[in-house]
Amino acid sequence: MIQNTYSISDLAREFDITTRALRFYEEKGLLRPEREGQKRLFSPADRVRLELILRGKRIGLTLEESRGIIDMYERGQDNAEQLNSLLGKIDERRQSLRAQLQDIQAMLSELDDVQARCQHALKNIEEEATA
Amino acid sequence: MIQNTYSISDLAREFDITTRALRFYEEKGLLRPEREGQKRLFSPADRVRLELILRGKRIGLTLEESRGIIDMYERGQDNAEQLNSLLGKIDERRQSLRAQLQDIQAMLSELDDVQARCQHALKNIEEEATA
DNA sequence: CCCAAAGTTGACGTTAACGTAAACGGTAGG
DNA sequence: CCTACCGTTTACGTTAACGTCAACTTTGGG
Repeated sequence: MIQNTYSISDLAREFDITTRALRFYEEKGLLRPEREGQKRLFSPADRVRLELILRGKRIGLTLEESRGIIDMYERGQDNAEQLNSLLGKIDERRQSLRAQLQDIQAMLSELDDVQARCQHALKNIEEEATA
Repeated sequence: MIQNTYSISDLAREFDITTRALRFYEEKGLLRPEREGQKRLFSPADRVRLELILRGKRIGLTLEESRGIIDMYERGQDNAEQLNSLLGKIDERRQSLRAQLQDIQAMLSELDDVQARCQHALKNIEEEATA
């Protein structure tokens, strides 16, 4: 098995973040690179986690919330109670994401509105210029 | 004309935020209540701005970004250059919101995935129980 | 008149998510 | 051996967005 790994600066470059951020994510338990001596070796699994973290950030999640989602992914499911609790959390998060979708669509339609008014105003200016 | 206004605690109650937050938004120039003596009188326009601010927060905008959107709304458009610049900003914001939509949809479909795996695991547990 | 409720202005405290700088180790090239 | 570069830890600094007093003023009721 080929142990594909990434150095800290590999990931920093690829995702355009600082090495400081990566170390910070490790500190917070969001990434778990192995060590080769002192040096961190990030696994493909870490890479996936990082993608989730960054996507989370883009939609306004805190690191804690992203950690919650990551935990959903990785929890070793053997116990029915845990699984049901997890399904509950998934549902909550789904609700909240749907609410965000609504908010974003509302914003978009307001932008449509402002844009239309802008274009109308521009048209008026041009007509006055030709008058 | 009926000058419909709101006290600071009216708005605080209605939107479930603190009065401190409202004063803070004023400090930052996002709200512009008039004064009756010392007391703030918020207008319906302030109420709308507040809705925009809170929606912005829900989708992860900073107050500065929300202020940008509010400014789009209120800028007195008389100059063609300004209008065109504004149309540009609207487009940028639209791009970014669309990107967020993508991110959210990706998250949702990952949640679908995790959920399916959960339910599968649960089914296995139940089958083992009956076996 | 007195009190409680609602309001005001400072001013300092807090949390998240890093930035930044200092001081050091390992290693590959010239 | 020296330098460059990549990496490490430790620790203090920073910004946004409020929270949390403290110390008033104002106002409507009893």
